[in-house]
Amino acid sequence: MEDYRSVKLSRRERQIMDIIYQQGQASVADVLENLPDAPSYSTVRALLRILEEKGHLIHQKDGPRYIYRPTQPRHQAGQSALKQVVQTFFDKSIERTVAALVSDAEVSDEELDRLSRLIEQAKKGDSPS
Amino acid sequence: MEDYRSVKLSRRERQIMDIIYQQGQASVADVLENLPDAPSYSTVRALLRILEEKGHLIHQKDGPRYIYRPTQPRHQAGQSALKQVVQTFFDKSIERTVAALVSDAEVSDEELDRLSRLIEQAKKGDSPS
DNA sequence: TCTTACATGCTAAAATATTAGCATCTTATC
DNA sequence: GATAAGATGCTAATATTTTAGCATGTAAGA
Repeated sequence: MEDYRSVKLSRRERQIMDIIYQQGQASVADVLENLPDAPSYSTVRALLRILEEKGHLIHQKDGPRYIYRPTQPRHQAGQSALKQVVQTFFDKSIERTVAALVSDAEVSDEELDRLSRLIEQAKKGDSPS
Repeated sequence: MEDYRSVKLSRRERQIMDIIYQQGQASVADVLENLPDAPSYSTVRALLRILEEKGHLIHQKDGPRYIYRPTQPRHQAGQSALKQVVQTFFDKSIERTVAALVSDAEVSDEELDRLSRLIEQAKKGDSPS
């Protein structure tokens, strides 16, 4: 399970993958709108084609245009990306990572409650001794 | 607070930044050891120089060799990286992100307990109404 | 059906990233 | 201090990425 960001992707390719993962799917126009320092339409199409050749995307027709989707499921790519961040910045510690997440100051008490419940569930559900 | 990964960095540059953040600091040899598909010594030095020119690294002498460190503090870069992952793969939801973290199956009950306490603390400490 | 708007297919130029090599400097040891 | 080991400084070649342009196809409305 390799993070697509650690894979041999160029800067633009990675930017595009991010956009498509964020949106779930995207047309050329969608990508273009969200791409920083947006290049031309042709450029985006070329990059999408390359990403498809590399196996990271697939497209299907939606009326006259192509809609691109990731081949690797979002949750899976998310797990990988997360793992990489945990390893790079938080010494592989989930605890430190969560600490960073909840220290963001914009986390409401309701959300913290939901997190508590989430963790309680994990205790029960996972690996019963 | 920009994630250095969304910044205009090339693939190799990003790989090197990851290594240096993971280790805290690194010599040319350290980077070379940890770089996938390792190129030559010269190459790594060139990339480190570029990263320094761009302002992402600084070096100091340690005996005969250079030791490179990130200019942006690790915790800060970690926050940014995390934020970007949360946005890209988890719909900006901290809850979903934590759910992904604790669903990794390798999280012990002790660690889950520590997480519980962490969140309790966040409830008290943060934004007292 | 025609035509217009807008899509893709393909090719090639330009910019950037990646790489290696040689000259030079520095540290430690004899 | 002389020398060997190993470091950096700099420059240039190569590979890859990024980009745009032109030709062509397709769907929808007049």
